Amino acid sequence: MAATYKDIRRMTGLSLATISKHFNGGNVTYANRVLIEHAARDLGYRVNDFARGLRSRRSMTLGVVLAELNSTFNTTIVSAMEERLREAGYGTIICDSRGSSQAEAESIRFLIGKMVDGIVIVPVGDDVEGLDAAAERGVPVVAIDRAIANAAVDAVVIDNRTAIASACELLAGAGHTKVALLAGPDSTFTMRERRLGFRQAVKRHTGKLPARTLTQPDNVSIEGGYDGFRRLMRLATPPTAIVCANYEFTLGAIIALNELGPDASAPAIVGFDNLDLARIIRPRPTFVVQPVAQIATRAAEMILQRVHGEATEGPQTVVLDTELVVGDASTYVLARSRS
Amino acid sequence: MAATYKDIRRMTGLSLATISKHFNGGNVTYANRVLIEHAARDLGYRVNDFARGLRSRRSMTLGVVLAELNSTFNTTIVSAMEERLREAGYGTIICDSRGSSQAEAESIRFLIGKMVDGIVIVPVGDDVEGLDAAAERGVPVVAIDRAIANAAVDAVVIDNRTAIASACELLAGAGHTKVALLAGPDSTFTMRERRLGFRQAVKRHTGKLPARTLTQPDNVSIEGGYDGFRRLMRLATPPTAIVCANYEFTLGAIIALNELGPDASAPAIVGFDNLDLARIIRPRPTFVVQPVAQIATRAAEMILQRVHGEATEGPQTVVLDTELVVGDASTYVLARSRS
DNA sequence: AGCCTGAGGCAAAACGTTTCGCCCTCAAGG
DNA sequence: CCTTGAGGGCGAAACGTTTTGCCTCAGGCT
Repeated sequence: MAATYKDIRRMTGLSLATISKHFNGGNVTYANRVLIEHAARDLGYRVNDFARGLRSRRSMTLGVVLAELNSTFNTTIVSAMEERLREAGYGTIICDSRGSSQAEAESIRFLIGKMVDGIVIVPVGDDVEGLDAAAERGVPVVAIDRAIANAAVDAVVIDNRTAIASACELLAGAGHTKVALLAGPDSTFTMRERRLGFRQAVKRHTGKLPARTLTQPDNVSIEGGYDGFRRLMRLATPPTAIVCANYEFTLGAIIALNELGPDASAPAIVGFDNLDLARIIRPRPTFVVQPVAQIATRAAEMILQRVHGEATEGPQTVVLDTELVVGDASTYVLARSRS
Repeated sequence: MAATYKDIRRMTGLSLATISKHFNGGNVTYANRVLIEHAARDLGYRVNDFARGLRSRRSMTLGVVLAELNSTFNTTIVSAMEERLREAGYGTIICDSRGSSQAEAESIRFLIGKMVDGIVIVPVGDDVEGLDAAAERGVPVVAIDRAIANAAVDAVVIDNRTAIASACELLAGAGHTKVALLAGPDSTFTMRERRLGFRQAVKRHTGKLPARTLTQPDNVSIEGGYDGFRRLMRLATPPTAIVCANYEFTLGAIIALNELGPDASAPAIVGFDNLDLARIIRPRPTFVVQPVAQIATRAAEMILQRVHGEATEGPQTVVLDTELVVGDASTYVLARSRS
């Protein structure tokens, strides 16, 4: 049904080798190029990736494995990255781990089966299974957002410590007397780093800034944010400000905050990650914003370099800075200190 | 480097045919099965999908083409669908059209090159280019969210007319004296249908319910919603309620609404699509909610049936009902009628 | 005892590319 | 006029599977 080189040979009288050369940028006379191009158009020819991949062991395809597909942070990055990769001539296969390390391992197997030339991954947890198979086959891997503990691969991450620390500084400067971090378990790199940033900032204000960390059992649920907010507010001395360590917790905390209604003693909240949210809520809250475009670009460049064999040194880690987008003063300045 | 059947043959003394049979569920003696399994494990054997696909012309892989990857509506559906497909033994390749028909056509070509056994698509516009190639190769296609005008394929859509109409009914019943629809251009199926639903509902109340449709030039921008809201409110007699025809317009309209501040004459807003948003905003707004889980399941089933050749009739269209999640009364009951 | 059947196995021919080694021709340099 | 080398082309051998047609052998049936 589908046309092949043989059909083109029949129409042009050229050999398979010549036809192949034409499609791969080799030396072919202009007349023959035209001939082949014409025949290909007539036949609706499309190269068979399977045959090509089988023979050449390259697929011109990169794989992307996402811890969670349903997350603006991830999809924004992937969308930008795919555009860049397509320009470079690579197709992209996106896989969803749905927060499961097992699905993640399956995705990696799937991609290796598809002979991808490289993999970009937003890992579910600290350890990623199945990367040894990638290493064996010489498939380069770049991690995004989180470094990988059990494999030495390139990574593009943000400066999580400074991100959280700068949020704390803002709050301390705005007169807050007790800040809290609403975080997930230490099992992921991101959470450990953010917690560390929080501790560092708090330490810098020792004696002046009582602090408290509330750790939710799971890492990314809206409920965790909602519930955490309420538990913090039930403390004997509730925090005057809450820093949320990820997007979902931010969402949950804001829901809980709204339920309090207009209340002078409502805590300030610093959110994470989602600018849309920041734009829609009045008064505008303060947000830690990740440089998604940069993350995408750097990750794309890194994987392309590895795939092209241009980068031969050991694994590199790129650390990017976040931005603290300060919202309306009323949302972060402590009421008592304003008077 | 990678092990092949030949390596297994060397270890077991069996023929390639027998080994192939074993991996494809054919009849092989128990002793030989064990032998092969053992050798495969020792060698770290993984089947080469390229060779298999080249020969068998099946890839056990389905393609998903999304108009917009960065959209909760789309990713929620895909995430659920992928899970279902994986259970059925199929891998999934997700592609992002980034709202561009050209990228969409490229994605389809890409997928056909990868020999996918079927394609699920959320089309960018009314017409989709490249589907003829799928038809030629006998690759079944299922459209989601929007029907496709220039190709006869299966589709899973929602009842857009009733969705919008029921929102209007609610508003009319709540005493509103003028309703408006904030919509995009008629170039997409969804918009045409939603507009039609609006007109139908309005007609049912002729004389009693003045109405107005504001059409934004683009289809999915937050700015369109923001700007549309403001233009509607500048009318000589502004609407008392605004129905937003998609998620982005909802977002924009709510931003504009918030900027008005607490104002008794603020219009009611009925949003579209995003439950998270509905949960986070107080008082809770009213939302038209699509049955994402159902959409995912039905689409998965349809494409699997086609791929398995179980469904031989002409293209089917499944129409699912939306749900009108009514928010706090204060957000949709007309102030004047409350007194 | 002969016949038939079905299970299990085998060799070899695809599948559609890329690539290797070889050949021809033509032009430029000696 | 001969040599050299490069441009352009060719046939054929891979690549790792699946599949087809054929063979054998054991057991149950007449």
